[in-house]
Amino acid sequence: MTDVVQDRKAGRPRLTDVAEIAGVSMKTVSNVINGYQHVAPRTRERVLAAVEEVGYRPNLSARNLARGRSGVIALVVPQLEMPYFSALAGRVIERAEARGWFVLIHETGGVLAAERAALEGSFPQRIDGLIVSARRLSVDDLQVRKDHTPLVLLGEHGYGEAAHHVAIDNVAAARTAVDHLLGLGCRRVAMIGGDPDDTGDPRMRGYVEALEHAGIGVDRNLMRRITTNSGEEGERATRDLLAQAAEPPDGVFAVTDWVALGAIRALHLAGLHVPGDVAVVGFDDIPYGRAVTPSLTTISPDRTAIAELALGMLEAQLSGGTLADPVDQNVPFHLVVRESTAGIGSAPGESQEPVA
Amino acid sequence: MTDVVQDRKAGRPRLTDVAEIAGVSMKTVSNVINGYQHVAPRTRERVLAAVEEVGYRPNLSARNLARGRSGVIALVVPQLEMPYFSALAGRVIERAEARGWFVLIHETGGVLAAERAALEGSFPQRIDGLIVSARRLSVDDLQVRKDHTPLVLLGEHGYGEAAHHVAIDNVAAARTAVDHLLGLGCRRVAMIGGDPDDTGDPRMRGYVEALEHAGIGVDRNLMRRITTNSGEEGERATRDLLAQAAEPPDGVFAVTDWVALGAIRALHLAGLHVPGDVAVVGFDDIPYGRAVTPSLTTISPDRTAIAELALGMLEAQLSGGTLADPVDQNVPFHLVVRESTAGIGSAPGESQEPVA
DNA sequence: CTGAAAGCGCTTACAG
DNA sequence: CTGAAAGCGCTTACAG
Repeated sequence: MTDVVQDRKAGRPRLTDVAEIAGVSMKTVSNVINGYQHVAPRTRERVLAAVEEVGYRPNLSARNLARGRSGVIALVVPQLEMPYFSALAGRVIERAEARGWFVLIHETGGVLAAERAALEGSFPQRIDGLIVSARRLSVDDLQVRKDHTPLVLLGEHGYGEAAHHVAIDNVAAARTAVDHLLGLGCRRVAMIGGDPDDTGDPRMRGYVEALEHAGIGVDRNLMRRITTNSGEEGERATRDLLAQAAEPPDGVFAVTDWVALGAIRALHLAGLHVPGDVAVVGFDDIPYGRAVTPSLTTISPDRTAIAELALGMLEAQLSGGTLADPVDQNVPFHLVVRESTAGIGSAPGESQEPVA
Repeated sequence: MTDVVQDRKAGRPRLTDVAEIAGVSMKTVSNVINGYQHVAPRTRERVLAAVEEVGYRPNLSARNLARGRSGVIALVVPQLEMPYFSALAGRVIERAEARGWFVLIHETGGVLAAERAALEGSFPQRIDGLIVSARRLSVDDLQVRKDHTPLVLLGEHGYGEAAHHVAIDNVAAARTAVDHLLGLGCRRVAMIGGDPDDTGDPRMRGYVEALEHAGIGVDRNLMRRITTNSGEEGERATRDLLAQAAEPPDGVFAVTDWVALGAIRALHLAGLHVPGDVAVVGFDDIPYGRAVTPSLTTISPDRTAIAELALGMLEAQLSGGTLADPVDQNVPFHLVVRESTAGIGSAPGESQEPVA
């Protein structure tokens, strides 16, 4: 209460203050602030001048209470510390701010139970929308969902008709990566992290397509499954491959940059030179990739586009009200060529390292 | 009566619903939920049972509106994508959730103007508290601050009497890192990122103290300044040092892990082996350090402790109201020994890689 | 230890 | 195109 009183004294301007100065009712001020049509231009100007004069900023708690919303959307990711997700989170926060939304970041550790719980709105507070980057969630989980909070899924795997989804075209991206290796003259291209038996794995499909298009048969001995997208698993799988293959690969496509980092490690330990003996391409464009030796060639998804599109889809669900059929949207990506395929010191222009 | 309750079922349960079921007033429910004393145990039990029964969760917008708060605290960092900060953010979010607070993450890019703006509350909405990890902010900036939002600063540099501050003891941590190198037999220990002329630089002081304690004179030729804590700068500074020094160092202490990664790169390119020829220690314990070859020995700050302490200090400022003298709190840290000082394959136990 | 009621700062049918 | 008034779901002096 004391706070409130002091607040008044300090004169944090309210809607009524603006209305009084502009000589109009609260309703009109509200109309102007919320950008509704049908406000006389002159009135609008007077209101905006008053807003400016007192430095008015709406009290979001009051607005949300009146609107029956919380003003909070949740971004659910496996682990914020993973650079791919923190970079994504930065962009989501940025674009959400423009809409007056807070972003509640929630970590699942990539655990299925936690991902399911997020889907059912198990948050300490009410949320208006949900953006989920899931690792284990299946179409089934979405179909049995009871909660109706607007939802958009991110990530490699699509969910068909079960949910809205935003991602790069992973098949095309993987194919671009492998085409790059083939263009360098590689003929024995390994894939670390691809499951040859999972035809639903888009990166695996892109790998296969690229090879077939180049008239190179797929050699299962050059493919290795992994259990998690970690550096350790990448290293283990690559070591395994080197131990079993009759001849080492001359190119490696890794499903993520982390895995690529592990693969490079295994190659080094086996006495192979990157990219001299083996060229390596990763996926995600995490900042580590620029800091290591050799720096990492990778697929860079347009994270800003992912964030903007996901938020737009949430907004549409919130306002439209129509339960339009789930949409699967693609965003751009590009190949970033660095030393792991082009050679040490070959990419002097690549210097967008974080400022820290 | 029952009809009324069922009618309400359409919406989310409110405080009144709980009150009705428990047969008490809203006030009493509020008291129980907010953990106030002086509620008869039996009444409390009835209320809690009702809360449980309907799955009541308070509407934070309404609560904050009534309390005259926003329920939002801002966490200001240079860049979320930097793993040190995203890891920190994860812990802050976690601890804030326990207090019913949202965390608004704000990036400054390490730019002074942006850091100053954050200090003055230039947020799209009102915030209850501010945790700032600043790169450029000085004591002067704090002294001219007009805004009175509770504030806690993080980061390497303390601000004396000018502000509350939470950090590890950077002098002790740096000394621990250098002691480790000395214990390994290093005698020519370089420091990358230390400014020999800035006596206020705690990591530099720790470096000097360690050398002096070991009876080794400080050799200015082994110290190199950098302009940003980036891999590139670390590489450039190290290359510079190698070019100018009569004899290469046998140990390197880098001010951050990023810088250490760059230093290792320069050492490799100069044909030096890490740790065979030169042992390297970094600072921060970013996850990259576990994924690269050689994995990085580093100083690991207790980020959970930083988060909890900072939030506790904010809470104290919010409730206490007393403008107690600014406190400078230390949290624990520890040295993590990995391959960059111990040798390849030497640290099999170090495998806490992120689950991604 | 508990209740009745005012008030937090907005939005939004409903009139005009 | 604009106004007066109810209501969103809480907290909190103020009484009892």
